[in-house]
Amino acid sequence: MAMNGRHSGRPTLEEVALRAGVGRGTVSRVINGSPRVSDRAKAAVEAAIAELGYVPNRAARALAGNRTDAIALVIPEPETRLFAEPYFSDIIRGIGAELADTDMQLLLTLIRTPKERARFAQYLAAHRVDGVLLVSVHEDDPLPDLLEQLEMPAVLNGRRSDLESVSYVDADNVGGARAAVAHLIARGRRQVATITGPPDMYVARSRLDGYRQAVESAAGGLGGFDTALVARGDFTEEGGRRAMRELLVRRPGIDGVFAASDVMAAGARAVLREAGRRVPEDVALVGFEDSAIARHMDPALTSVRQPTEEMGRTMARVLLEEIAERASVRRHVVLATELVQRDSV
Amino acid sequence: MAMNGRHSGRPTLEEVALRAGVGRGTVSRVINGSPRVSDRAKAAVEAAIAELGYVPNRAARALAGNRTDAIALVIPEPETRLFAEPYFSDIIRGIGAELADTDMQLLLTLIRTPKERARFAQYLAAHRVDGVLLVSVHEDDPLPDLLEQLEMPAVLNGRRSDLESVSYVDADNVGGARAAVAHLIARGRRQVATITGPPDMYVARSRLDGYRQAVESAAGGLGGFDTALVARGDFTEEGGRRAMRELLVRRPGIDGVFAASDVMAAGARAVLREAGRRVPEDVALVGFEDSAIARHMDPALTSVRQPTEEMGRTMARVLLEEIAERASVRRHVVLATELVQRDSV
DNA sequence: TGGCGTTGTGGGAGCGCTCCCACGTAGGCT
DNA sequence: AGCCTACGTGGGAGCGCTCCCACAACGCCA
Repeated sequence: MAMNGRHSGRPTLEEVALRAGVGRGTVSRVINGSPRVSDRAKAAVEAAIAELGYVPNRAARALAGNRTDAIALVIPEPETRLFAEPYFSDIIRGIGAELADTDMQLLLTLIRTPKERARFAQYLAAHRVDGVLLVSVHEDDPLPDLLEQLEMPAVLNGRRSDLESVSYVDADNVGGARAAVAHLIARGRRQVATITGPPDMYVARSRLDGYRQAVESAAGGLGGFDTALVARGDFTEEGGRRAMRELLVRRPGIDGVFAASDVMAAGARAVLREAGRRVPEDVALVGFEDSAIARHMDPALTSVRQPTEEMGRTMARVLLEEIAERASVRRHVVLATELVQRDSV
Repeated sequence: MAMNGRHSGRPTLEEVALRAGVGRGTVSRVINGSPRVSDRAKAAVEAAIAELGYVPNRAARALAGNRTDAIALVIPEPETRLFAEPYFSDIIRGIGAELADTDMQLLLTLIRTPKERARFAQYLAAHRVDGVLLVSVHEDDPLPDLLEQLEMPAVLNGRRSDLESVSYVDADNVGGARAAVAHLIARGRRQVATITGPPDMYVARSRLDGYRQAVESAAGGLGGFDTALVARGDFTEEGGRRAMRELLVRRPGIDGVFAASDVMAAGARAVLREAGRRVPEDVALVGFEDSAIARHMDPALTSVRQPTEEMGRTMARVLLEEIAERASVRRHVVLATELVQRDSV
């Protein structure tokens, strides 16, 4: 265990090679799982690695191999607040689980200003990561296009539009919304309204589509799709309040509401209480997301659950695949949602 | 712009040097802000960097400089669920803000199994990060000691005990609890109970200390500290329920409860409702954390707010300082908490 | 005028890997 | 027997930086 000169203490590849009585190349091949190594050499190298407690130097690897073994998880700062929801931690947990037995590192990148966005673009151009995971992408976000242009592997959580070109993993928003509204109708609700998200978000439009489909396919008595029953929210609680007030004015006879998010449902619930409407007796309510709020509302909110952790896992898996293969085949994955029945309907 | 051979396309230090008409060393000095550079050379280099769009290669830097420019944020997996609270995202936001104009990278490391813990230890030993940020540390966690032993800069969120040796940033749990209970007493409550966290967590003990201090320093009529008014919870909703039931049995005359977390307060609130006690008329309730749950409870829960984002910022700042200076001076920072009054008391 | 420091500078020598070329050596074919 | 193809292997040549030594150029002092 001679520790000569300016040596940092950690064993190097070369030292492993020496100990195993083989060349540097052979050790490298063993580490990287190359098949062109004899069993004898492989065993010797593995023994030497274990004895020395050798851990490859990431930086050297990255420099020589022109890769980084790191992927970035990009979160637009304005969204982080929304992500106080279990949603965010579930996604991260899923990603972490998928990455666990890889030796990929997960870099967390918060982007709050255009300046930081530009800086991150530089990062990308300098190839400081092998791939990028993007959550909460808006339609006008230039980042996905930049990524595509740089031929940087990337996976979005959600999509910007029906024509999304970059790989994505999304939940079945249309199906979830349809199920929620169908449930409301099945329970005998006749005037079912919806509180939507901002129309420039694909996810909001999808949930509205689901609502529309359910309403239109419901047999007689409902009178089909009625725009007066659609109020626009913005995924915030206050937005939910405003929308609910509007709806109450426009259609006082409302007996069911599908809110495109639990937070908006919470806002709507508060307004309903103020207006003296009972939930679910007078007005039934369904949310979307199955967040903690849903469970803690009074009455507990029926909501549409997304397979959040699974989405995280899938995103990571898809990204790793895309990194592994050179050709850039786009993958589009849509995972099923599920209605969680509680007491609000 | 000759692009010879296997060149990756990105300009290198050498190319910048060539363009600026200086040597490699000078460019390096400019980039690293060394003062021993003439203004003329500096200007030339900066121009060349701008023209070429040069971005230093991180891996090469790390390899040559024997550092990584990265810090790890370590989150024990069992905790991630708790961190669905704004707490987690606020901490992250704070860290991100502080790191924004550094070129430190933030690595997210989830640890779920002992195996992964061992692996992370290897990481550390291999010096793949310059420093470590630890959240939600338990008393029996061996990681902080390992970090200390490796002389790896580290900052904990919270502390393991009064004698914590590693640097930490914590909220004033004692003060917050004291304020909460004092408030309860000031509102005329005579029998104020508390639901604690697990006694093997320092944070739980601190909040209990605050409770005790407030009770003991309250003038006559309360009869001082009464162990029958202390029920043990575990920071879960179910634990809050159990504790509340116990309390109701032991001291039916209870008119105030300080729960050491909002989640437990939610559990307690449910039990109180079942028992036909009104909040706050019959029993006043205060939580801790000021989470989303607090705002959404009915009635909205008065709670103790921690300066979460500020804690994140401080953690990052302290860690950067510790990395910058070679000597390992431990820093212990305690940030003030604040009582947020709502409707439950 | 000579010696000394001080300032700015160039560039060699690594950092610890991967890539790849070249070299045995052993087996299969004609 | 001779040749060709594998296979397994060693090690040179980088990857793009930082560190540091050496050296020029310019004062300043005695």
